[in-house]
Amino acid sequence: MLSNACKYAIRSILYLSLYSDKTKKIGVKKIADELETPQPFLAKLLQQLTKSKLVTSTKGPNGGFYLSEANQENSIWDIVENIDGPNKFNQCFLGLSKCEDENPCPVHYIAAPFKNKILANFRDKTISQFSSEIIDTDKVLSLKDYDALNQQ
Amino acid sequence: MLSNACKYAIRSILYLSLYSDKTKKIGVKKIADELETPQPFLAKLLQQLTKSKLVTSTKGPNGGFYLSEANQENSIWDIVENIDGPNKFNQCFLGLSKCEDENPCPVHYIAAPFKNKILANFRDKTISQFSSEIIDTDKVLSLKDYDALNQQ
DNA sequence: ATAAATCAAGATAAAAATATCTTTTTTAGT
DNA sequence: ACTAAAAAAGATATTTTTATCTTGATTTAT
Repeated sequence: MLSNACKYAIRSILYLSLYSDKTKKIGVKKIADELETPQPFLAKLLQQLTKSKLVTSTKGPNGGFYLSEANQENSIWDIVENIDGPNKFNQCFLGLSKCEDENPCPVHYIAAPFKNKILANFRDKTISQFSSEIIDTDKVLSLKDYDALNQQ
Repeated sequence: MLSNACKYAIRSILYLSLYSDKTKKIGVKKIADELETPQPFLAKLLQQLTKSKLVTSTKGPNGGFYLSEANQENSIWDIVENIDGPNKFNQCFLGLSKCEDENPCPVHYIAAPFKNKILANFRDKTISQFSSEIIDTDKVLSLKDYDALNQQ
């Protein structure tokens, strides 16, 4: 459903939301390592996200990426729109050019509620709220993360 | 989620299930036309599906594709497995290498029920049953189809 | 000032998915 | 037998996605 790029982007931003701030920037290398994603690819991606004001970066020693207060106020949906485009969740599961209640594809009534639910989940919360929930409900962003937490 | 190829395959087979049989074969041209899919691409795909015994074909004049009785006993899931592989529905929505109840990604509990539901829907019915339901519940396989039905 | 760290930018590469084209084979009808 | 219709097979092309590499710019710390 989502492209790899978009998945990487979402996880990176959530990771930054959880572990970075203005005073604690994180480099591509570290992020790619933690999330187990290809490093140069992620670098390009973060570059794009920075240009799109979804993350913030600074160069030089001790530089890196972080989420500013403003960045934290965006939504996951903003990321999806930026990477995969705005139509990601209104495409028919079976590829019909128009699939709606009036002419539903065979799985329309299974797929549509899911798409609505995930869309609401992505759109109606800030990154900040989203990452709070991650902590509160013990979700994970990478296996590495999971393993690390369990070893403490 | 599903590749274009897989969507085309599912719709083609459902189309054949509804409109073809041993005595009424349908050519690629017609199918591609009805489903609004690229014709040579669909030809290749049907070739593969034929080799995989998911559809049946005969050459020569009045030849074409149809679903045999045996073909009708397959499931949609058999098509997905054949085209997109068997892991299509156990991949994490956010790309975690292992995303389960024990270490769930942030949207695991939204995505997992959907994946289970659609999997059950695809796996636990024959093509024949599936297409009966399409008729009974007024589902459509293409806009063309929809438009045509409504003009009658 | 200089060196080292780090992101930015742009070029390139590799892989996968999508799509097309050409030739061959088979078959039915005449 | 011959012709035309149709799928099969194999080669090729295009596009998109994913990934990498190289060079340049900026910043911090010394």
